[in-house]
Amino acid sequence: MAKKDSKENFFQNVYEVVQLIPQGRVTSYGAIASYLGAKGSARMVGWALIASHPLTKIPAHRVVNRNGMLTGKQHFDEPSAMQQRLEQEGVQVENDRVVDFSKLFWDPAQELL
DNA sequence: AAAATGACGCATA
DNA sequence: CTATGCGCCATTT
Repeated sequence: MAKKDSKENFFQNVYEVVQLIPQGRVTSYGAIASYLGAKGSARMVGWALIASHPLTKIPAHRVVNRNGMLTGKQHFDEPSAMQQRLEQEGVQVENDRVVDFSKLFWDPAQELL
């Protein structure tokens, strides 16, 4: 897998931010990437979550794409777990998409500032 | 080394 | 708002 340890820092950073996401809130990969300075590398954020999925306990279900779509639900133990978790926290999900995503959106650079 | 893949983002239709 | 195309960047083959 990861042979270089230089990016481990980036991964660790992603985990930290994701764990800071309050319940009933969601964020996007691009927002996290931008906050970490890796703007444009939103894909790498998703990669970090995959690598961290079975290892660390990260509320990855609170992390969706810019459109509010639960694109990563397939990577969970159970695809429905992501939507179920979000609804359980008060986030309404319709057709794999977060309802009022703009209102539930949680930006680290904005809230943590 | 080059091409293909992917939990994305933005522009355009 | 939804659908399609192109671009970004790191990892894998």
